[in-house]
Amino acid sequence: MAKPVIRSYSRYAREAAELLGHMIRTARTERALTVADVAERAGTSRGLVHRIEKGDMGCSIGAAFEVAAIVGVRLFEAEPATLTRHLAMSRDTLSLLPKAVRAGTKAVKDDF
Amino acid sequence: MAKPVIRSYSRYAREAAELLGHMIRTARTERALTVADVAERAGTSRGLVHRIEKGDMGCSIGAAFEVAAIVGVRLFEAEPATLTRHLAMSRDTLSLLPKAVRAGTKAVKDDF
DNA sequence: ACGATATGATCTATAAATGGATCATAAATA
DNA sequence: TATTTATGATCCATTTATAGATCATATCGT
Repeated sequence: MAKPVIRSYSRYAREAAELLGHMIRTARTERALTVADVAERAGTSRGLVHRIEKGDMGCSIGAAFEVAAIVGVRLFEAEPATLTRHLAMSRDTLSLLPKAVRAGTKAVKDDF
Repeated sequence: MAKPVIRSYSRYAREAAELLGHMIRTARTERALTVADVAERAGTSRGLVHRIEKGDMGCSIGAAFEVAAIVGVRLFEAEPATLTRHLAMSRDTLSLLPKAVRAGTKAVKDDF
């Protein structure tokens, strides 16, 4: 009884996915790798890599990020070591935040 | 006859997903939004938002990016307008690249 | 221009993600 | 501390993503 997945995406989300796909394709091409090459390295199929490069919203974030890593796209503009460090910091930050949010603050804060 | 999805992810990909999840949770908490609130706004379920915040590799990139957009996480460190501009540029860049890669270059270029 | 090959698309069966409900626990506020 | 509520986890039914094969076309190298 699962509802169909998200029907409408925000423009921001759609463009972000498309941009990621473009970055992957650009990086792959620069490295002279074929779609099939990348797919094999990632342990996925040619079709999936293709969909990722098109910015398909349905593909898994794991597959997309893995392919990005393989062709050398820097996620969050961070090198591997940097990313690891940022992650460590974010873990600390999280531990300082409240573990649960009280909905009482009904004044929705979407002023960003 | 589909092979089980990618069995092993690279550390980089895994950490990127986890970091994104952390950023989402941090942003959500700062805006005093409940998991249920965000799920409703995204048109998804509470469980999915939860998995996204944990950095689950299996959730769709569409859902993850949508939730990120809702809580105000900047993907690729870009504001909406900036992202749109970058995307436009990337489209041009892509049109300049070769449309197909010749595997002949068997000297794999993974020196990055 | 020709031949070889990468890309893009479509189809089917299967694996996996998701929604929705439910339960237990943790955590926030009065 | 008590009470209320958010969170985290699990289960099942259903939708959806994915692999793999195949075909048509575009594109590259010669």
